[in-house]
Amino acid sequence: MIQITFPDGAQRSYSKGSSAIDIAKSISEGLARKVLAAEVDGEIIDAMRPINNDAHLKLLTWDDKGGKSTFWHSSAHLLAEAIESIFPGTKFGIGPAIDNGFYYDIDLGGAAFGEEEIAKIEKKMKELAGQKNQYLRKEVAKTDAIEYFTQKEDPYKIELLEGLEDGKITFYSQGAFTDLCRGPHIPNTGFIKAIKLTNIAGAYWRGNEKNKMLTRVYGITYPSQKELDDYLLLLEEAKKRDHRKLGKELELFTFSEKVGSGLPLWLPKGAMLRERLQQFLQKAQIESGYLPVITPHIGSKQLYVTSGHWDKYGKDSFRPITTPNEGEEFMLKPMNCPHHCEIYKSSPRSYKDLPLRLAEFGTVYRYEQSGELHGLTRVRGFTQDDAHLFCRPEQVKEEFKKVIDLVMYVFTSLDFHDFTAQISLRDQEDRSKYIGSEENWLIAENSIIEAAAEKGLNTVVEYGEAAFYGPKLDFMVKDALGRSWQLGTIQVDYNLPERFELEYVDADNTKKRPVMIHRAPFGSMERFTAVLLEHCAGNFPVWLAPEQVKVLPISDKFGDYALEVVKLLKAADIRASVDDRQEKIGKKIRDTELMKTPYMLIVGEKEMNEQKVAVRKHGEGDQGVMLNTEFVIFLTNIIKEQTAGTKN
RNA sequence: GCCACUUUAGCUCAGAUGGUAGAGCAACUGAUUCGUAAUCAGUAGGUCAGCGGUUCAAGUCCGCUUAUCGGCUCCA
Repeated sequence: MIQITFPDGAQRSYSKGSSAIDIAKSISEGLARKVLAAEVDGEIIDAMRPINNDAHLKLLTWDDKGGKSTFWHSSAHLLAEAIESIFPGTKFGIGPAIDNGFYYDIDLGGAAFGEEEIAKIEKKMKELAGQKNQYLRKEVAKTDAIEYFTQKEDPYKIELLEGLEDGKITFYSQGAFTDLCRGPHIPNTGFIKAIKLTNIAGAYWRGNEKNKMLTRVYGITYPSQKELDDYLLLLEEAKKRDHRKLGKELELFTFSEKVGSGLPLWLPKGAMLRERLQQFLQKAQIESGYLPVITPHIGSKQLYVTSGHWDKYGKDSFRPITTPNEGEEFMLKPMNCPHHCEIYKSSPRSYKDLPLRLAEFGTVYRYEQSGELHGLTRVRGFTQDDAHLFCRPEQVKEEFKKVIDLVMYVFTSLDFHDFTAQISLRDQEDRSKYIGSEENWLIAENSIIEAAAEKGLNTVVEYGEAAFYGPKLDFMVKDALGRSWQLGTIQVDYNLPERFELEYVDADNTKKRPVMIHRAPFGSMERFTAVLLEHCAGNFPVWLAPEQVKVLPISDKFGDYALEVVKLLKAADIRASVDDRQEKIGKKIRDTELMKTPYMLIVGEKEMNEQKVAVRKHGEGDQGVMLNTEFVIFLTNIIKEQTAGTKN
């Protein structure tokens, strides 16, 4: 008999060799039907595998991350089986589960897949799933495994095998398909009820750009059609909210081939939105003791030689520009910190001056590979909401806490309530690649961990993810569709103070080196705008909306009154204009609704005579009539309320 | 940078198999002066992304380039 311990701590005895499915059956048949895999002492294995020793057992279902990934991994095998049956001779690379579904990399030997092939494969997968074929695990000797794939002429599998240790090699088969695989897998293909192949793309073999480009087929599967439909609906919604689409529709920004790719042009409405965001943050920063500074868009190449960036990124940057006569070289600034270091150095600093917080909405230029550009989220010219905090080592923790406060304040003000923080620390094995003293690193790493804990942040610690110059904390926010974005970042830096020889005079009259903290709550105005746009689907809160109110006269007889109302609104700092086109009111309302303007004021004879406005709210419709002065107070209050949490 | 798809009017898109371009919306003009998501009519607008090639003839076929898009790789 073996002793099985369940996650809730309960213990039960089973006969040796019972599988997770057997154990699930002893609890309930319904549960047994849902079990996809089992986590035994922390390791995920097939639900059908016999358990021979006392163990902690967690039954994994669709609701567990491990269950989902097992399900999708098995689906990848099903995809491969379908491809092999329709296109014999296809060579297979790897086929893992990913966050949303799975893929399989295949070599078609020069052929290409189109819609037709995809539809065929999908159909075949459904057919094979219906056969409820079991996923059978088999341990094989390395030589036999190599022999198998040599016969099959599958060079990629042989390459994978060469990197594996004999004695630990397993094959999984379902139906007519056998694959080299560590597993685990779901019991049989019958669990896979809904299948959708989503995408085809090229991908390098083993992710190396020197290797051959394989065809990657992406797909997603679910245990029910309903769940697949929900997912497809979500994809559709995401498409509707795509910031590139909304940016065009709402006239926020554009790109021009003539100006150059990756160089966004902010249109008036987009610029207004960005200004509002900037003012909002600027105000909060000034209240938190930041000092705004301004630096030029270029800097001597020497500056970046000093900072070390020339060495590290010089060849991947825009080439330096040179002066015509003297041949001096200048770089378009790829970052603001070296300039800020020089501001720090512009005057001797005392320990009493620290922390010194220099802030700048600094526009930087980076040469991004052409294939990387994407809407506003990946561009070649962008503005960081940058600041550098120069402080004494023992102030790092306190400063970190303050920055965390600021970042959380920014996020919640903009209606992002679901976020986690990733703490990136040094590689625990190899510390040679980091600069800065062990002592300082320990202070910084502990400061971050403690600061995050004291602020009650939901954190994940990643070892080996720290920058070479210091540990960092990145904020990941979830948007309204549940998608994760990396936004704000806080980074400790020992490198630049060293390289720029920054100093302060301490209380004991000795010169000391300050620590520098880089931080950007938005990350960049471009990227943040994109994320915000997708988060709120273009329906900005009134305080941010580029245009807050549109006044719609019923006919142009009431145009003058409409102008009067706009004047009243503008006097109260409300962004408003009149739709004075000779269109019917229905048309004006429709167009304004499509522009997602938060409020419409419809004015006709009745309103004009009584100094009133008929209020219509975007997405909600008629709100009734009120005095125009009343509306100004009404809206001003709403804006005040929306920014109440904010320091606006 | 690499692979695949795409590039037609301001926008969204039609234009089998080669025979010198079309719709809706937007714009402009006129009529209409209107009560909560599209008034009617007319006009104008395109060297079919650019360059080169094949052909009697290219939006259509073939190269190269630009940009977009989906991935890969990269991201101070």
